[in-house]
Amino acid sequence: MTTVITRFPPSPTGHLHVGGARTALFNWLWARKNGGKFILRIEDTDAARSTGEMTRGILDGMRWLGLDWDEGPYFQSRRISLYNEYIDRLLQTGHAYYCACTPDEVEAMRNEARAAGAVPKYNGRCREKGLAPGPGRVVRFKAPLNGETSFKDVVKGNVSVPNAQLDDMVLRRVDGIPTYNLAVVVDDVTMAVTHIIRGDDHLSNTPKQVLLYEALGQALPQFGHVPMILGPDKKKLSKRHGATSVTVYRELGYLPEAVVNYLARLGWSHKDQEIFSLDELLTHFSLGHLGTSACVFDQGKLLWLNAHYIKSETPQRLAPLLADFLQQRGHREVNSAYLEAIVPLLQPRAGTMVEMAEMAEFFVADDHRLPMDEAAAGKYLTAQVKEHFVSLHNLLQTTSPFDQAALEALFSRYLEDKDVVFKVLAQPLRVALTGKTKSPGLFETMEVLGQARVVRRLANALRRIE
RNA sequence: GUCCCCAUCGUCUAGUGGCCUAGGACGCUGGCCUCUCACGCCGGUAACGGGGGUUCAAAUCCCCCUGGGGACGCCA
Repeated sequence: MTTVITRFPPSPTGHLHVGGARTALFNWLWARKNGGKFILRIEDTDAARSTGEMTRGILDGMRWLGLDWDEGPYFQSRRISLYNEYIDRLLQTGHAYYCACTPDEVEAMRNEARAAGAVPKYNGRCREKGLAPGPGRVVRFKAPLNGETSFKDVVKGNVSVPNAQLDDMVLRRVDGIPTYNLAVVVDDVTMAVTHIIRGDDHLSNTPKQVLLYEALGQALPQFGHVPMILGPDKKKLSKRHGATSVTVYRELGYLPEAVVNYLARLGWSHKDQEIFSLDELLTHFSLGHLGTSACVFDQGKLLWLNAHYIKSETPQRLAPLLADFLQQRGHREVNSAYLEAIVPLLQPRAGTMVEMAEMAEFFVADDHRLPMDEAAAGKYLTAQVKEHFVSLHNLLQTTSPFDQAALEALFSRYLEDKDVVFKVLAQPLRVALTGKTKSPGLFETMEVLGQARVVRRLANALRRIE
């Protein structure tokens, strides 16, 4: 059996689109699963763009997702002479010819055909002229006029297209730069790519490429065209549907394992399983279970997955991320042991790391500048709790150890003593300590805050009441 | 317009002719738990686009219709 070789060939747009990320993931999984190779290639035959800069966003996204590549990135812009060798070969074998028609003339031909209700395409005027190379001349592929071209697709099954539908596509532009379809085929042939998994939108390019493979006397790779990802309105996913860039999800506080898991399940499935680690993806991934129809990008489900991973990762893994997001919110560097203690209290509550940072704010705020929900303060920090706060302030100041169990014991003794129920103290205490009406459990929160902060915040609350 | 592809709950999907009075998950929703908010647990809601065939039997196979998507570039 030959080595499996897959590739991911984005054009340098500056960021990794979720659709692109998904096809990259599928190709990566297939290569890794089979002990093969995964190649990264930048399709930049479109000329003057600072590829280094534009490519970086894509590479960053790939690395963040954990999709490493074995070869590349190759740049098509640096392989022009290779493509031209192949074009010359096609010229020599009679599979291509020079054409002197101008773009305007070709456009006119297409309009004419369209008006007549026919397929809009080049009319083949220079096809049999045997023109020599010259300025203003392009090289065109001599496509078969009749019959049909078909190929087997691992997700779509057999696909065939009448050749009459196919155009004599341009292979080499006037400026000497080869076109996309030619470059892809040459790359895939020379890189010995065995499996081409890509978006549905390339399905209609495939017959043209198949013709090129045949003209070049090359065996066909396996094709697999995965359906498009749509927005909630069932239109092709675009910016107006919200975030489409992988990097944006990182900035929004999503974990790469959540994004990978979500993308994998979008258009692929393994029985009823929803949660997949990378290892599980590797063992279960199969081309046969790729979906056949377009799917809608559901941010709600991504969020659920992200919340799931936030719950299941270790505090050690999450604490540094929390530190980053806190810093973005203007907080100074926080002691990492403190953060690791905070994280477990927030894990069941945060959907994203950004949310976690918001929720962590009261932990790291300066005691004298604790952001206070004024409405809550007005409602709960009242004269009625003053006496309790005074007593508790004293008790808490001296008690030791200051951990959850001890605090619970202390409170139950106190409540019994004063003959009150916890409910009357809980919200006032919460507001005093966190500035908010919602927080993790009070005892665990107090333990993590620590004796000093708790006592100071209680004193501050007392000052407010007076 | 022409060609290609697609069609199960709102969404992601399981289903490869009988195991389907169609299963799971997100969402929504009722309840439990409870110091708030979450988590968690238990329950509910909701789908095979329509019409013809084939077959003892069809969500599953075939045809037509409808609907959706994509492609028709000297873009990739």
